[in-house]
Amino acid sequence: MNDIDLQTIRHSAAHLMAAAVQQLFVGVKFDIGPATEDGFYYDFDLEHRLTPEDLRKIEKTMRQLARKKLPFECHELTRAEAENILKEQGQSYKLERLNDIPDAEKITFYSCSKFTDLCRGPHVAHTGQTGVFKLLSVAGSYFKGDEHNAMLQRIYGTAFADESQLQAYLERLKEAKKRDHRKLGKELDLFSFSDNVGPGLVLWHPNGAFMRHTIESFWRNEHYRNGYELMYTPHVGRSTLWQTSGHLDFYAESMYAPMEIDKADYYVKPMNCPFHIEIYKSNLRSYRELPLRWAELGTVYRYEKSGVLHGLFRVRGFTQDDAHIICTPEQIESEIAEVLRFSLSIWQAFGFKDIKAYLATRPDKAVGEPERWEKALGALRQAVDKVGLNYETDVGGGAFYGPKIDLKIKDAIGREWQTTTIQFDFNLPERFDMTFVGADGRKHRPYMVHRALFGSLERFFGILVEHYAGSFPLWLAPEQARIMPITEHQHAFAHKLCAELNARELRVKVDARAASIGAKIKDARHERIPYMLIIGEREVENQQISVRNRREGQIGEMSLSALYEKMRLEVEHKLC
RNA sequence: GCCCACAUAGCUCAGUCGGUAGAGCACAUCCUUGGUAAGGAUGAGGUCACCGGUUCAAGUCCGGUUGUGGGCUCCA
Repeated sequence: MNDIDLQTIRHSAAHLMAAAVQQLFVGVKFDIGPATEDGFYYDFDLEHRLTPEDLRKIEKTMRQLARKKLPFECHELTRAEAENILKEQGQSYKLERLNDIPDAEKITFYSCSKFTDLCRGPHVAHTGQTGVFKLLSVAGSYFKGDEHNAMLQRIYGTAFADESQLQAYLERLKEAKKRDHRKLGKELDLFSFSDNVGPGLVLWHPNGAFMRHTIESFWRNEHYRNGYELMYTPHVGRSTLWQTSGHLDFYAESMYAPMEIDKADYYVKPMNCPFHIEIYKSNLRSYRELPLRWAELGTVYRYEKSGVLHGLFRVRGFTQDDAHIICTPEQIESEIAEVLRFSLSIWQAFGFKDIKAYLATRPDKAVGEPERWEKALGALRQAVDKVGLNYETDVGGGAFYGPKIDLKIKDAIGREWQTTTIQFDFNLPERFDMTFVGADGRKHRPYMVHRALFGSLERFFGILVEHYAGSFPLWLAPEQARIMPITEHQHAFAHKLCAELNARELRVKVDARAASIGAKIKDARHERIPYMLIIGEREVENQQISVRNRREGQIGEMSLSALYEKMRLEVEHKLC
C-alpha cells in the first residue's frame, strides 16, 4: 500500500464521516475534509455541539455505511450547475470554495450514500474500501484558517489499510503521552507553573534547575571553545531602543506593556539583538576585529496569546541561547558553515543524530538589496552542502529581513522538532546604522546573522524530557545514584560511601528510610535514578557495592574505585 | 484571542437524585531490621479554583472570572 493509496483511503473515510454526520444531524453545512499526514478531518457547521458521545455514534453509522459497500460516484458539472446545486442546498462554505477553483479546472462532485460533495477526488471505489478507521477528537477551527471567519467544528479521525497499522499508530500516540514532559515534569519534580505567578512563566525546581545548569555550563564551555564571546544584557530597555529596532512598530502586540520610570517608558525585552547591537556600536569597529561572535543566554518575555501556551514548548518567559555573528561579506560563507558544524556537534552530544535542514528564501515583502539576499542564500546553500546535510527549500518562506536555515532534529520516537535557526538580518544593521571601517578606510555595512541552537532552553528542555522519556543520560541526571542500605546497621557505611562519591563530583544520595529494599528500588526506578547501590551486611564486610542500573537490573558487585571509574567514563562520554 | 471540554487532599482519582467530603499513593509518628519493583499500625491533611446567583440546603444547578487540556489562529 503506497502513500497515494493511503491518502485516498483517508480522504474517502472523511467523506464517509461526512455522510454519517449528514444522516445523523439536520442542517449541517459542509466545508472540506482532506487527508492529513496522520489521518483526516472534516469541518462542519452545525447548531448542535458535538460531544465524544456523538463521535461514537458517527463512527457506528460509518461502519454501517461501510458494510453496505456504497459506491463513490463522480459527476462532472459545469460551474453554473454546481453553483445552482450548492445554492439550493444552502451550502455557503462550499459555494465559496467553488469560487476559489480556477476556471481551467474541471468541476467534479462525488456522491456516496446520500452525501454529495464538491470534490477534486480521487476516491476509492466503494465505502467498503475506506480501511480501518477511528474517530479521535472534535475541535474548533476557523473557516479557511482565518480568525475573522466563522468557527467550524472539526472532527479528526484516522484510517489505515489494516488493523495492525492502526494499532501501531495508536500505540505511538500512547507512547507520546507516556513521555509528555508536562506529566514527567511533575513526576520527576523538574518544574511547575503557578497561577499566582502567571501562565507561561516557568518555575524551575531543584532537579530541573540542576539539569538546566548542566546544560548551560556545557553550552558556555562549548561556545568559548568555538570562538564565541559571551555577554550579559539587561532585561528591560528604553522605548527609544525599541523604536530604532522597529519592534514598537511591528512587534508591539507581542510585547509586555511598558513601565514608566523617570518619565521614560521601559519595555521588557522580547529579543536580545538590540542590546548586542548597542555593544557593537559602543566602539568604532574595524574589519580587523571581524568576525564577532557574540552569545548570550538571554531571557526574554513575549506576550503569547493565552490559547497557544503549552507546557515548556510555548511559554511567555524563556531563555534564548542567542548569538549574533557580525562579519564582512568575505567571511559569511565560512561563518555559516561553522555555525552548522557547531550545531551538529551539540546535537550529537545530546543524542540526536537524525537532522534535516530547511532553507527559506526571499518572501515577496522583504528588505535588503537582492544581491545581499543572493549572497546570503549562496552561503547558506554552500554551508549545508559542506556539512553534508539533507535539506529542503521553502521558497518565499524567509523572514522579511533575511533568508534562514532551520534544523529539525528527530527524537527517539521519530518526531521532528524545529530547533536550530540561522537567520540573516538585513534590517537591524540598517536601522542601527551598523558600520565597520574596511581596509580602504571607508565605512561598510557588516553582515549580521542571528542564530540559536536550542532555540529556547525551556523548549529544548521539554524536548529532552520527551526524547529520553525522563531516563536522562548520566551526565544530565540530577541524581546519578542512590545508595540503599538494607538495614540501619549499614547507614554509617552508606553515608561514608555517599560522601566519597560526592567528593568525586558524583551526585549521590542515601535512601535512609525504614523501608524494605524492594520499596526503595521501586521508588528509585520510578524516579529513573540511573544507578542503585545496595548495601547489606555482606557488602559492608567485603567493602563491595551491589550495583543495579535502571536498564539492566542487577549488574554485580564492585569496589568503590571500579564503580567510580565506570560512572566517570559514562559521564565523560555522555553515554545514554 | 476563538471553539469545545475540564478544575475535589502534595499526586492520581471517586463522589448517584442538591442533604455537613472519600480512596490509593505521598507525608508524620510508632512497630518491624529486612537481600533486589510496595512489611504493618496509627495520625494529620480540604474555603471542593475564584466571585456571584437559584434554593430551607450547592462539590453537585445557573452566570461570570481565572487556570488547564484538545484544536484553530499566531510565532516580524
